[in-house]
Amino acid sequence: MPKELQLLQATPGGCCTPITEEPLAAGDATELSRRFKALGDPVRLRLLSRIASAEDEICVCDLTGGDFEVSAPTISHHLKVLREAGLITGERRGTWVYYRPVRGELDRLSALLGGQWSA
Amino acid sequence: MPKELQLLQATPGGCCTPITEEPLAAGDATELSRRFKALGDPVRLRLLSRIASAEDEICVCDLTGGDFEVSAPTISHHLKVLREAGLITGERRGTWVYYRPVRGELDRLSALLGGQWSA
DNA sequence: CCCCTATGTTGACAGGCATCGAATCAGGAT
DNA sequence: ATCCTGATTCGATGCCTGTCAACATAGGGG
Repeated sequence: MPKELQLLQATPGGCCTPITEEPLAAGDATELSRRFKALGDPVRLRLLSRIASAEDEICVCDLTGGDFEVSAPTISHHLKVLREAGLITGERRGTWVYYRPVRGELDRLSALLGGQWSA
Repeated sequence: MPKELQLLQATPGGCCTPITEEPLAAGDATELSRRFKALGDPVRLRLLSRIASAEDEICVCDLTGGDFEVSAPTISHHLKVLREAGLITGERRGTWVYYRPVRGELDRLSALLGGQWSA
């Protein structure tokens, strides 16, 4: 396990500087690639878009309802990946579980990809 | 090969609407997840940041120069993945090959993740 | 022409990942 | 307590991918 490799030269403060302006440090790249990897699956992307476009939060029961052609355990697995990537948070209230996006993380990734919006 | 699955309900025009506003269609998700998957590797993220932060273009010989602890064929492989994802373009001029980022694609992905910048 | 350096490709191997069915856990209702 | 339903976890399986050594290709210089 090359775990200590992740410690080398991680940018202390931000790691939010757009990649169009400054090369990424090795530590930051490991950290950020984990998030992008979570977006690298069509089912997860659709799940995230459903969650992110919800007014406030969304019930899992609205996600497992046949819109995706995968089984419920698979959806649960993908939600876990998104959760561990810090892109969404889940909370159980009574029978159902509700998910909501972590908009700060999404904005951070968005900023990293440039987005000068002025071109 | 479920190739024809990618054809179902792809948004005709853009597929650039932020996921915070509208759920992703299945076809668009397949298309976009391929790009995010290309970002889901630390080596590729660092390569892309080096390329994107270059003034105009960058020589491969500046990338294979020991900064990464992987072999040259591996770097070549990662560059190919980024190329096929449409995030960079490469051109051979004489002995060396030069790469440059496709900023439009990076902006598109950035826009997709929200980035209202007004929060 | 033949060698030499710089890139990219191929084949192979190891580890990771998406997916599912079955089992498990959490809560509400009977 | 007992059952039922919704959600997650577990174990297994097959595909995908990162990596390297070896080979192939491109182009410049002797």
